[in-house]
Amino acid sequence: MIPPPNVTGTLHVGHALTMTIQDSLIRYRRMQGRDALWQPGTDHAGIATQMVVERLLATEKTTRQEVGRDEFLKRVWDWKAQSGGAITDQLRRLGASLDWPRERFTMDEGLSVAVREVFVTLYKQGLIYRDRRLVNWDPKFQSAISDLEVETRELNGFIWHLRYPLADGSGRSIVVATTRPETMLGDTAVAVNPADERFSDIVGQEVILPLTGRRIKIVADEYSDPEKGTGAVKITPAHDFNDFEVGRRHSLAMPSILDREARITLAEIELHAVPGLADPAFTRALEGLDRFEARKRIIAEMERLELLVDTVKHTNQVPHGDRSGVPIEPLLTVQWYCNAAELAKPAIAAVESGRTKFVPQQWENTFFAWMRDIQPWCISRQLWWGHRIPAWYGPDGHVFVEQTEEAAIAEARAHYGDDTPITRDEDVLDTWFSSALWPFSTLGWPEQTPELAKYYPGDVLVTGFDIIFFWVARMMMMGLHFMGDVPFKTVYIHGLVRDEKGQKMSKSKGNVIDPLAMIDQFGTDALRMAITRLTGPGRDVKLGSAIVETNRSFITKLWNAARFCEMNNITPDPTFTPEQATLPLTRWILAQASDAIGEATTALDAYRFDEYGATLYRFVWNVFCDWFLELAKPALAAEGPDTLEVKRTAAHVLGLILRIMHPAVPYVTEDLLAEFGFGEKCSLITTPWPVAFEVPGAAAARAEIDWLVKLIGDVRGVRSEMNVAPSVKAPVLLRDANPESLARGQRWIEAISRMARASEFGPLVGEMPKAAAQLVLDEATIVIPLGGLIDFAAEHARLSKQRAQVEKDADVTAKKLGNADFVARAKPEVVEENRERLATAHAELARLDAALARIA
RNA sequence: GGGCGCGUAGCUCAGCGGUAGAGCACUCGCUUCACACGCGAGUGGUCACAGGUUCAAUCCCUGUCGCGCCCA
Repeated sequence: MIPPPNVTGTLHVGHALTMTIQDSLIRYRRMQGRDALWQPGTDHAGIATQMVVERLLATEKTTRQEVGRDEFLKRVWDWKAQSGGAITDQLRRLGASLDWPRERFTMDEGLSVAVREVFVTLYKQGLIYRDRRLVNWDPKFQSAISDLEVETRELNGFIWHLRYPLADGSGRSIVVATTRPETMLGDTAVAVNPADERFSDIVGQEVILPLTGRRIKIVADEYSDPEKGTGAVKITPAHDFNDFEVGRRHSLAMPSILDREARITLAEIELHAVPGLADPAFTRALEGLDRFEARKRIIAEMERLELLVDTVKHTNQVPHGDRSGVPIEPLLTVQWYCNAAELAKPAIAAVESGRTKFVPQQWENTFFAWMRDIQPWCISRQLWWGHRIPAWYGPDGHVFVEQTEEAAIAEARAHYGDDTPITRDEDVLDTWFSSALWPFSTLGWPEQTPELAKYYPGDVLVTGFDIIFFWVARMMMMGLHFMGDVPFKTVYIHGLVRDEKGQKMSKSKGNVIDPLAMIDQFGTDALRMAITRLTGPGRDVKLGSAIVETNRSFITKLWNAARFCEMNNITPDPTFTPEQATLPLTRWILAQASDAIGEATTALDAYRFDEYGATLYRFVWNVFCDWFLELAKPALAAEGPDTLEVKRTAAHVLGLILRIMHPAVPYVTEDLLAEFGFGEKCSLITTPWPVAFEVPGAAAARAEIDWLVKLIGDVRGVRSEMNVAPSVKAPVLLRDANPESLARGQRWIEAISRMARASEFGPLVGEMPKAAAQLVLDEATIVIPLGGLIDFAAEHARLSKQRAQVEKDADVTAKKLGNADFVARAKPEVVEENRERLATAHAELARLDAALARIA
């Protein structure tokens, strides 16, 4: 299930993150043989799209009002046809393997039918209704917006203390504190706390409201906080959410004094001249002024009237429209609402019972907190672009809600008894209303299609935490209500993409990373691999070009490894199976590959993309390239008895690598697949995901190769510490080695020679050479005669340092084992492990001492 | 103010009861016949702090400090 991107949008790194995760999952599941649907599409983004087209009209010196609604909508569709596909084209560049033939748009006819069906049904069930209450009004768009589209911003402002004189002529007054003095025109009360003794004697009395001269009551209400401001607050029910509630409790009048453009209107209030308090001429002059201009004038007038008691600097929490960026104005209007509290109940229950799980689980708390205190959802928008509300009004305001105009007319005829004309609601629905239906509307609902039966409920939804309320919660509400089941079983929540420094990306900061630029520079696979490796549980992804570059190196490494295979005529042999492996090297790499498959599978099942990425990195680079290919070189360079098996194994493991890497790295793996003749290009996506397998004699093979790796590693370490140039080869001799070790060494003599820069390899015969470096490997001591190259002091220091380390380890372990409580209470296997550790340490100490004695 | 999360190597992050790991960066060495987008070897950590539980704590509990996000 794709979160439908905004049709006006272009690809940003957030998409790159979410799409990489989703695409990896979908490819993984398809490879596992699952019939996985990844539904593509876009939403119509009411406000954003309307803005885009309005801007276009502005360049033609016209407006939507001038061209009219029908023409405007035609222009929007024209725009969509021309530019609306940008984002889906960009998604393709990311390698997103969506089911493109099933692409949908929330304004499609089919999805519109679903919207009307849902609206009408919920209306008839009483879950959608009209109400006159305060909404978050965006003065720029001149539309209602939902709570979720409002963000609080901190602004430096003031609290003004205003004096309101009592009406009883006593000369007393009450001082109210406010951050929005311009709303005083619409005050209908002053509230004080009932427990506040300072005001208890004047509760119930009236004050004269300055500027308008109206008389308003002093009411006692818990809302007023004695600790804040002056302890008295002015109540403007039509312009503040808290005041609205106070107004309801005290049955106050609720006049609006701001219009839809947030300009002063005096239409709903009376003006009375009161000398020294209210001059109607001043107040009338405010009519039509912007709210902020009116604020300045009112402050000045109050000051002139000596009613401004104090001005205190204050950091205001001011609600802003998240898209328009202008301060929101609470406005008393009639809007359509959805009873979200009722619809939320089954959704809450579904998460409580685990029918839908959040990953990481902690997001369930966020979901619950919001859902349990959910407010009525204002679903109407005063826009032209969107699903027009299927409601018609008779001349007396009677509402007919039907799916079609014909049905509404029929209803009206039945209601009025004649052909009374009806008019359709001008408003459209919130874009998220249609997005909420996405999991089933895209599958043909309300028709009972085969797709609906097959793909509902879905399996996993992947999205960012900022979308939990907007979309996840609403899909769950609608899905449960109309489909009777949750829309998805798992909700995987990923973090945000930030820049390298962990800062949120924003245009103003100029730190925005363009994923397409990253793709141009480093390739899609590099970008995807970087994102995969950075996506840990519940972490934000800090992305920069450096990390993408690093991952390009990894892709290149894979490419080069494959090229090396190709150069050696390594070609897939479909008849090869791991049971056929007989050599330690082939058995070892197959066992390692099996481990990697297991790890990759576990990681993807657990949504641990970081671990999945780490597994790929480690196996391909540090196991396959660094050791297997290096150790395979002797067999590849010269035709011998091992050559065929090594080649067949190399091809087999390369095939496994391509498969387990494919979800993260789709392009290069497909290319290599075709190049090597593993299969047709683009067939990897349907190639079965490998499963871990048994390898005969794996344990012995691991023991041998591990020994060899350690031998080479140790020799390299000593040589490096002794500053022996790689060009200088030196003998590698084993002292006190058992026959098994010597036999192993003989088998790998070429590799030891090349990788450990050995001029010869074998048992130490005769006297200990005078100038030799020594190191302990299991039962044996490796002796590297270095002739004039050895620095005895350095060698002594090196051995001493190593000895100190081993001794420290032995001490700690001995101390532990000396503790009776430890031996008695710790798990037996832990005790045993420590005993072995101590024995090993002691043996190593003895050999190190011997080595030190030899150079003393 | 309430809630959630995070403080582990210079950086980005894994680990989450048995004596610390990766990638990058850094240092040193290398035209070793796939790869310098490379190869080899290293340096680097009182796991924020203080208590507690435990035979044993980076890991569990409590508190403190610092940072981030969400809600009011």
